Amino acid sequence: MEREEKQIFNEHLKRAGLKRTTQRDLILDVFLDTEGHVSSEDLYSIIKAKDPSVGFTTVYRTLKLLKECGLARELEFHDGRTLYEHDYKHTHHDHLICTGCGALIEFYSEQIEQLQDEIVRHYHFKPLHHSHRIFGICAECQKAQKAAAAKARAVSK
Amino acid sequence: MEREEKQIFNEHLKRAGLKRTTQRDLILDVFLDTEGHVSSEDLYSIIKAKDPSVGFTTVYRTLKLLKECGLARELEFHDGRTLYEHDYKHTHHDHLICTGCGALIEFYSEQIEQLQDEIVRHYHFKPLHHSHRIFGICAECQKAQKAAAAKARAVSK
DNA sequence: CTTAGTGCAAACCGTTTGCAAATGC
DNA sequence: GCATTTGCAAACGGTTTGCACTAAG
Repeated sequence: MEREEKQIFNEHLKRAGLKRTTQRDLILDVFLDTEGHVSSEDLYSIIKAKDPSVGFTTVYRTLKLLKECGLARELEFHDGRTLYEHDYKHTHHDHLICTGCGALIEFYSEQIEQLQDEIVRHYHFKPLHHSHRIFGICAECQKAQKAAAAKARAVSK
Repeated sequence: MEREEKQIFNEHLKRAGLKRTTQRDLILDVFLDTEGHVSSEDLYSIIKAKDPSVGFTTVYRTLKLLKECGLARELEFHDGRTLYEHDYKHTHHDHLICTGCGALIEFYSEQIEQLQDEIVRHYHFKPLHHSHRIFGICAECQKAQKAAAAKARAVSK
């Protein structure tokens, strides 16, 4: 039983007059096996382990195809990182990003989505996608910071 | 009568044990004269015209200082562009970004801000800043697209 | 057999860094 | 004088491109 995503990908290739190749199949398989957020390097190193002959270039080119057909979503960060996550049949969400440890917390607010709709309507703007990121310090890192501060005070006494 | 921003900048320098230089003064002046959104290249070329001896490096380094002391805000885009806008006494806002012409439309929603506050509270997340961008096609570009489509139909007849 | 895809190396682009000379304090 | 800043050139890092070769349809 084939995964639906593979059909979507193959149809996308056919529609665009592109060819199905072993590399593309492999890259899709590896991407489908991932969970959460992966970088192009992450993907590349998994792929490299399975078939060392595949080049970084092909990974990039295939990720572009995965984005085009709605299987992958690209997330960009202020520090230059780019991560990919599954987009097919995954409900839309946005992210809290910890500037301490890089943790990503997904959030979703129906109310915010509705307010966005009102805003774009007001400006006669046709939305294609959005990126809503809140940067800050996660609960874990706040604890760590407090512990470190307490230690520093103890030492200075 | 000095602009308040200059005092803020000079105090920031003093506090950090940094020096006031002719380059930094010039770069701040040029930035204060801008409106809306400028890129580092934009700034550099204006500065270059006033004093060709200033290097790009110094512009970058000074922009970093302007961010630190809350005079400038940095905006990043999916296409690699980075723009700067005034941050001091400018009410917070987010952006609609036209993928057609690159136009930026500022928006602000008190309700969205409040919902964000609720979300971060729920995750015990300490927010530092956020970036909320809606990408799409602005009203102008939609008109242009429709006109182009109509023309294409007329030709094909 | 024709067209698209591949891997490699080189190019790219905006940004950052190492350094010796210059400048502010 | 001492530390910081400067401009330059070189490095950087992630991504893209040109090209000769390979493989899919």
